[in-house]
Amino acid sequence: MSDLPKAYEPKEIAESIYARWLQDQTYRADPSSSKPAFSIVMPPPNITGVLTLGHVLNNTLQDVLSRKARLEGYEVLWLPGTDHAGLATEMVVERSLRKQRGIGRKELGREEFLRLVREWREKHGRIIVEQLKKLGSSADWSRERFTMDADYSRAVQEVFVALYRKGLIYRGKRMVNWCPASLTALSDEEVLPREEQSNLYFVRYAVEDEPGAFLTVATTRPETIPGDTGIAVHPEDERYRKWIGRRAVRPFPHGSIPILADAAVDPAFGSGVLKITPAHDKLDFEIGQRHKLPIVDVLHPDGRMNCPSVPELDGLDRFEARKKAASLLEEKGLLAKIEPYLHTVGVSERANVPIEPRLSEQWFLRYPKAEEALRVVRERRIRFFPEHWEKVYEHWIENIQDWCISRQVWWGHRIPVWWKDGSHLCQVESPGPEWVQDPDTLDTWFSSWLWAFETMDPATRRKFYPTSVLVTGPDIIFLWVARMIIAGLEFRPGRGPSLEENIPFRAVYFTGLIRDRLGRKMSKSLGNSPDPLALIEKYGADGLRFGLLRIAPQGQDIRFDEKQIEEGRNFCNKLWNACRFRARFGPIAASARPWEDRLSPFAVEMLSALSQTGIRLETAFGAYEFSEAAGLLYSFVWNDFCSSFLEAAKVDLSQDRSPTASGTLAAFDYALSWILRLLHPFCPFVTEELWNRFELGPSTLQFAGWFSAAEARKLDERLADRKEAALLARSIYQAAERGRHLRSTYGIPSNQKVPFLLRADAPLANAERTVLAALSNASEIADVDGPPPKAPMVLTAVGELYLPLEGILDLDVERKRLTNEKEKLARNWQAIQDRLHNPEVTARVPAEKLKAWKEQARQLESAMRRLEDQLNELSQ
RNA sequence: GCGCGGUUAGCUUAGCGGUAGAGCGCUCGCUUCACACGCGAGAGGUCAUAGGUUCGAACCCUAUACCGCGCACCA
Repeated sequence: MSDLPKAYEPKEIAESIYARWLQDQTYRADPSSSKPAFSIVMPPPNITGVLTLGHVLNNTLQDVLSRKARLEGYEVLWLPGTDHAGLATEMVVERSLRKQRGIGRKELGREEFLRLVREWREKHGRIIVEQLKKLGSSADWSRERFTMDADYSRAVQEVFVALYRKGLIYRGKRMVNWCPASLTALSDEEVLPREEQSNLYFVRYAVEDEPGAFLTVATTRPETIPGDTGIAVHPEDERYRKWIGRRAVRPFPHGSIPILADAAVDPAFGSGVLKITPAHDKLDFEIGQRHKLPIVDVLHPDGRMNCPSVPELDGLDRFEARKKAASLLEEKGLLAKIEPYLHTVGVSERANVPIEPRLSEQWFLRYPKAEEALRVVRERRIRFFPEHWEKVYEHWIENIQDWCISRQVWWGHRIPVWWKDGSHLCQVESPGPEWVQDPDTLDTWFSSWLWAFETMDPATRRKFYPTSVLVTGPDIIFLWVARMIIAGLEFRPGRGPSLEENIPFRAVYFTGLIRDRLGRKMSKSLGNSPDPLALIEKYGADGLRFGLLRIAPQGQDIRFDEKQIEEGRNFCNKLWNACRFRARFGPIAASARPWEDRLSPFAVEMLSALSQTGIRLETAFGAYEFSEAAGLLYSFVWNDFCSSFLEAAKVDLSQDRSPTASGTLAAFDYALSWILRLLHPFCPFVTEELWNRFELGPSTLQFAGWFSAAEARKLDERLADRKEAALLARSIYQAAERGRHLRSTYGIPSNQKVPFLLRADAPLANAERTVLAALSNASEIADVDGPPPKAPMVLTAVGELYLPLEGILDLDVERKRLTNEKEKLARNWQAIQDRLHNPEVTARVPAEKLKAWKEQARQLESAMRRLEDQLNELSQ
């Protein structure tokens, strides 16, 4: 065993350990294994991505689950990969193309541009994967997949063809969300609402053949007036009823449009009159359809005006045109007023510009299996953690809309449809040279919804599908989670026909969102997102992982504070140093059986705390309460193991021939070997390093077994006849704490040894007395029969403890302290008495509880009596 | 507008019917032979507000306020 450095230095250790893990292929999942299966598919990060704290959280959780499962004896598959991220990648590459060569993708041409994208991907597309390795991720990298892999691409196209043949995919001219920056259609899920301060323009439309009469329309978009093909009012609206059926004058270009009645118009909003622009608004389009209005498109795809009939507007950007249109109306005296107006506009998630509702011909999918998808979650065949996401999911499924799956993007899975002379064929292979493939590609999510099974070969599927759990963020619950469920149910990749065999995962764990210390979302523009690699450099991957998980409660957003990562590192160092302490007393016994030894009360107490921790851990993990689990381990290691047991053990181990010394070492080693394994999922590097340095078992602890609740109970049973000892240890700890309090009250520095006196309730054995002395830094603890003169006193669980302070005792101070203490107890006692003497309480509360309260009252009485005696003593 | 979360010490949070708990930060004392990435002690909370249920409420119910998220065609 080599000497341990004074502090844990993660940098030197992590790299070589990870290299060894990779070399030993410890993460390779074996489909032919006889072990039970545990599997997770990694949500594939975009190839444009770099590691963020969100990724760290997400992947650490998956790693914790995977590593724990390995320790428990499962055959584990954690399947990693990356997503081609069609639009995002295309934007990144096109931006650099413009920067370097001043041209866009159109000028370059499709083939040449795609060559550039592939080149870019080769160069940058796996950065994030390498970063995930720095985190310690135990994914099976030999199975790393990419959504544009040849076989995966083929599967995507086959799925398209299959759905097409079932009549679920159709081509239609409909209103879609058009992104004028990226020049593509988007699905509803890729449009985010954003509050925007804008104006409501009140515009006068004259009634034809009715001089002086006009209807005032309220609109946020005066630039679309040239596209108006009607105005509408509510059929019941008394104010406008008389005008229904007449015609109005469109301001520009000057024209005649009908005034119609439609129940979709809200009479209470604005003026109650709606202008109808069927080409540029979803509701207007629907009203237009009902009344057979013409559709006049006045915008180019890039958002510039396309209306030669109004030369003042033609060619202007839509926002410029809005101002211009307002001033045109002003000139004509048709602008009644402008009101400031706060409303939400849909914004393209990627390009961050307002989307434009636009009539366009696209491919749509009518979702199959919506009913089943609802059922598997409702019936908890797929469990959501936290559960409240079920409602959000249900609401979406119940209101499910057809999915616009075509994108006017080049980088992606090209739609397997072939055109010739206006007719088309849907098949993967080209029907012949005279056929031209549809230029569009598929929505990226149309490939990632297959991720849970198209990443697996048949043997792997047989063993590992359905996966055990999916760990992801709630922001993609519709984009990805819901669609994956539908895909599993539709394509049935499972072993048999049942729902259970075909769902993509049995559980979904939704992480919280990481915010900064002020509660703001992390964003590049705010510059408030720390670089995880810098954090790893500074605190080690173990520190980052443990620190982050400890503050990541289930279902809530996480306020990130670097302090907490520092704590994680400090914790690793604490563990390191506990081992360093142990190393002074010879080699660690790999398979210690402390219960067969003579044990000090302190060892029994620690082992019993370990057992409790094991039982609670199982509950926490079962409920996916990772921060709870991390907290339990933190508290056990720091408080029970180090602060209490280890300090008490110093006494045992420094004495020659202490009869309990070997038991103490055995307890130490037994607990330590479990601590390392229990912590390994959270802190893989430091635990592996310590395990190896102390040769605690096989060359890696990754498969070394798990301290299950069953194992914990077994330990508890082995200690069953020593419960008294554990109780005694706790009493000593408590007495030491009270003693230290007394010292501190009287300003005795912690490095100064002083004698204590003890009037013990029961005779205290020498060993326990020595520990009590050590923990309270007493030079000695001598027995007394009665209160010594003028000495401050505290009540402890083993008797009254006195601090003889010849001459320096301030009687007033001490009397006040004791009186305060007594009053506190008295208040407590009174509260219990009130309860016990209230017939309504005694009639209802179970006898067991009453008994406990009575016992509590008795103890309080005894304590109060002793304090009273001491007060009398001081008064003499 | 509807729905779902949240509101506990300066900060991050646990507790979800029987006397408010932790970590960090802060104050004070310690280089005590594993650890100053440490040890010891202390101060600090009308548990968002108002009602209700209950013998008893941070905890259950009902409103209100603020924060966050989701959904929605109100131009």
